[in-house]
Amino acid sequence: MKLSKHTDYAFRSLIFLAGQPPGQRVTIQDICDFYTISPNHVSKVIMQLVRRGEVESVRGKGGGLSLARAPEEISLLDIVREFETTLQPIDCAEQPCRIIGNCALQGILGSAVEAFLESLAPYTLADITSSEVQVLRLQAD
Amino acid sequence: MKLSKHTDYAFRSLIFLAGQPPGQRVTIQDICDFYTISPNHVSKVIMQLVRRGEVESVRGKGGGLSLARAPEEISLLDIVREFETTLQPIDCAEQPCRIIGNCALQGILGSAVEAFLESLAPYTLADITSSEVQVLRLQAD
DNA sequence: ACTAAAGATGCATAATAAATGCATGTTTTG
DNA sequence: CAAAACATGCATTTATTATGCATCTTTAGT
Repeated sequence: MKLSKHTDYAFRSLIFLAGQPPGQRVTIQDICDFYTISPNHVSKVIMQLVRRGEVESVRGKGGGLSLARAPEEISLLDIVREFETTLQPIDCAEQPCRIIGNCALQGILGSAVEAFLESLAPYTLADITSSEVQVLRLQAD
Repeated sequence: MKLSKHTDYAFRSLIFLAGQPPGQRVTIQDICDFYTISPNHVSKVIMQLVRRGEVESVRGKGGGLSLARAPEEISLLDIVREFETTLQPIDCAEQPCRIIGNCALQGILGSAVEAFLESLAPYTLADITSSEVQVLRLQAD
């Protein structure tokens, strides 16, 4: 039971963007250099964030990326919901299960996932980027 | 974010066993026939349950499987803990992350997993096998 | 003692999903 | 018009999961 790297990369990209001085644009390359991950991947993740309205991208020479919203307005729950392809702990329909209809397991597991998500709900990007130290580190490249 | 089939098979096997009349033994083959899944897999899952003391196995001719404990004493949380290979939503150590030390994300995700597990804690096998109807269905083969 | 039933276990293979890389297109500034 | 930088699709690789095969061990019944 773990989250996909897409989700991971989304978080990291957002953290990096949040660590920039206001108005500063960074390229996908910058993000990849910092974390040593593949540009192709980050590119796709960023695209999703752009479509969702969390990141602003400017194309062409001199372009780049920046946060489109304040970190306080970017919910960690939303990110998980966006990038996790499945949030069903067990897919009972995948292979036909003969207990269907009387099985309470689905409900119990479903509410456990709900508890997981609920627990993320109060947090925003601001909560994971508040440290001054971290911002300094992000610049120190 | 989903659970492995091992966990799924463990739940199903336990449900099937709990649905048997007291003293009745069933073979791995019975379980596989009922759910149409592979004996090899179930065999390994059952072994883990035997080692943990949830299932009793009798080898040799006329042998078979039965619950070693009352369903009320078999915790769903224990099963998930046993069969999920990883309960870390993001493995920060896998690829070195430059934010380590200042990143609050790990803590937040960690407590979300805790919430997931906590939510399972109150339930036992009895909670997912209480329906009379289900027991009837399990026999009706 | 022998045979068949049934669990126990290790190894090899296949299937699936995730991750990565390559190639190419599009937009925009200078 | 050239270069920078985002945008996107496709192919390949990798890793994990799932499955299947082969073999061993135990035990009841004859």
